[in-house]
Amino acid sequence: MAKKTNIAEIARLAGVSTATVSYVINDVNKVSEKTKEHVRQIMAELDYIPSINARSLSNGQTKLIGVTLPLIAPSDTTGTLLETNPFFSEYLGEIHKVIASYGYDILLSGIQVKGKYKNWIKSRGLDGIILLGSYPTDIYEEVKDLNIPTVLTDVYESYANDFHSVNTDDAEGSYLATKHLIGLGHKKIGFVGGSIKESPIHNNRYVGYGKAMLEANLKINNDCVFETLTTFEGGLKLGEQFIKEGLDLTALVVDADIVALGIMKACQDGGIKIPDRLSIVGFDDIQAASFTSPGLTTIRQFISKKGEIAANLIMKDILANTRSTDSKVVKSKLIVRGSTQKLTI
Amino acid sequence: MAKKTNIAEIARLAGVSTATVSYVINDVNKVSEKTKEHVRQIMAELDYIPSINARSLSNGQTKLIGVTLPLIAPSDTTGTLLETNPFFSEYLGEIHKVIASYGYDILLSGIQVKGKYKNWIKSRGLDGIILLGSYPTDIYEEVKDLNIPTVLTDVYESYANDFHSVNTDDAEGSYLATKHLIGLGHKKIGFVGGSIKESPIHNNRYVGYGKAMLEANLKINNDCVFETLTTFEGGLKLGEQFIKEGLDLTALVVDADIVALGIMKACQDGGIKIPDRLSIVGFDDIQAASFTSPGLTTIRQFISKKGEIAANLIMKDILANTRSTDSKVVKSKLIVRGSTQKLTI
DNA sequence: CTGAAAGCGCTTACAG
DNA sequence: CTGAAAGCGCTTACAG
Repeated sequence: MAKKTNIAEIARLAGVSTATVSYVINDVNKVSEKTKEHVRQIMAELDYIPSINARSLSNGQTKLIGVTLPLIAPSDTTGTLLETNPFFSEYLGEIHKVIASYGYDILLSGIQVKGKYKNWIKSRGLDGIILLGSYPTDIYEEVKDLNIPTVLTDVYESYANDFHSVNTDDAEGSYLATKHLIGLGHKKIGFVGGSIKESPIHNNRYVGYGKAMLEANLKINNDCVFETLTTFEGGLKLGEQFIKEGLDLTALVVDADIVALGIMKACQDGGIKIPDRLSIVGFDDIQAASFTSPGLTTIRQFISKKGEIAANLIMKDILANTRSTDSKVVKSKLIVRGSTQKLTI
Repeated sequence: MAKKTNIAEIARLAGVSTATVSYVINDVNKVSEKTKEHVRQIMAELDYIPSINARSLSNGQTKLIGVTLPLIAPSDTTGTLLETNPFFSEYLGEIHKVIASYGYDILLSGIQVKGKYKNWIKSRGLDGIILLGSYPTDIYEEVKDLNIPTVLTDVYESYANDFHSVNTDDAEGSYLATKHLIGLGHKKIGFVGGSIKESPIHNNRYVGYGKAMLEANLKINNDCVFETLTTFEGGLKLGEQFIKEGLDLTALVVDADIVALGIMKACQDGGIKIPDRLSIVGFDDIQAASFTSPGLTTIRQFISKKGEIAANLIMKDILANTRSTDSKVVKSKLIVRGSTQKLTI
């Protein structure tokens, strides 16, 4: 690389001090228009671009936001990876759009080994971090120690109160899903979710289902609530079980599209017609939900909205140098496609 | 934030010079084991983490790899976004895995306004960049000026020769797809692709189809080659056209799963049975290809393999301080699912 | 094996 | 309105 031009060279060429050049770069209102113009011209001629790095060292801001995704999920867990997979780009894209407008960049990370996460953030001097999804509890303690602006996404655990958080109205979402089925005349409505006891997000979605059922005076039998892995395979397996053991339900509220699609495929391949024999509602509205025939009726999450909010929350704290703990909830919405229909019994 | 401890404080507490502390940090083999141990202990006690930023300033390496994605695609173009969408996380995840093992991080960027891209890279002092997908030509000229290790992914244009590049064997892939159909007895085999003249990647896939057809002495009529947008909607539209105008083909090679899925859905919804009336092969093996019923027979791209190769190419150049221009091709593979079957006419 | 000191490229009180 | 100079937190020849 050619010797990179620095602020000193610009100063020399412009016949001013480095301080003045710096003022021009930062548009500090202390320099005469004339000098400004002159310095700018020299900078342009030399194609000079200031080093953010050097700037960080003196002013303490890296203009870097860490975004942590469950990128490298240990394959033996809940399948967080798959679950959030379809959302990555949309979420990232929106965050990027917002923070880029402030001159900030995204530094990406997967989830790190215990203890390493905090060190990583310190070593990079991140100005703020946005986490997508849930992580082991120690992570949050590490992050808290750091005391930098932090936004959590889709976290319901109590420690979410220590940070900004952005969530979907999960309970309301599956409430809507269930009401939709009830409105179609269904009474025997089952629920399929990830580990309801262990995962607050699944639990919330379950609660919405329960609420709608109770309101309609419908019974929730124990044998119509199913737990699966939140993966396509999890859905497949459950669907195959339905085929084998028969099914006493006419409709199903499934708390993730990816699982709903698995169930649907197994049913279709095995002879349970959808929606004739079984109506299904999913949750998320991933792309693939509109690819199948019939399309999957589902609850749409507004991912890009969440990304936008997360980014704005963090920028607000960074710019004002505050540490607030707002909690934002993004409304979901019922999207009706072909996988649900009126009960015709 | 508490006053951050720096190298000087460690040095003072350890009773050595900052140089010695630095040697310990970098494991430079000039310090006695005893001193090393002592310094390390002090560092651990104070929970000291060196600032990569400060280090960068003196040694010129930021340990940052820029990964550029068509994140914020202008919605009026080819639909690059949708096309590559499903691959983002897999590709990113693999790159991250490799470079993290070297202590490097990913700095994410969408595609920037003309002229800004180069400035961005300079201002951040990136050690290398990996681009996914195609961009306007000027981008490559900007990048070339920078003279830093660069890897292009899925680019066939001639300027790819100036950089490292990683591709799928696109032509071979659709050759395999077409051979598969021929092997099943099909003769009237159509091709569906994105803009074949304008996009080299689509063109390559078309060529593979043509080769297989020629080898089998099958005719390629003009009216059995279709151009669409590389989106689900593009596929839908084409499928609806088949429904309306009838279809003189028994099989279709489609150069992107997302389009194939659209065609499939339109056909299924409109009464063209798949695979009974029409066999379809896609390309990519996106997740959703296995979600439908029947599943989509397709050509699998090994995205994570590509990511791994891209990351290794860039790390090699960075570590050796070289600027080579390797061109790697990753083999694709036929995955047979339910959307293709023997011709039964 | 260890240290004093210059340097990386900026910013920012402070003085004038 | 402009400049001299210290400082941000490291690294790295160079000397010893």
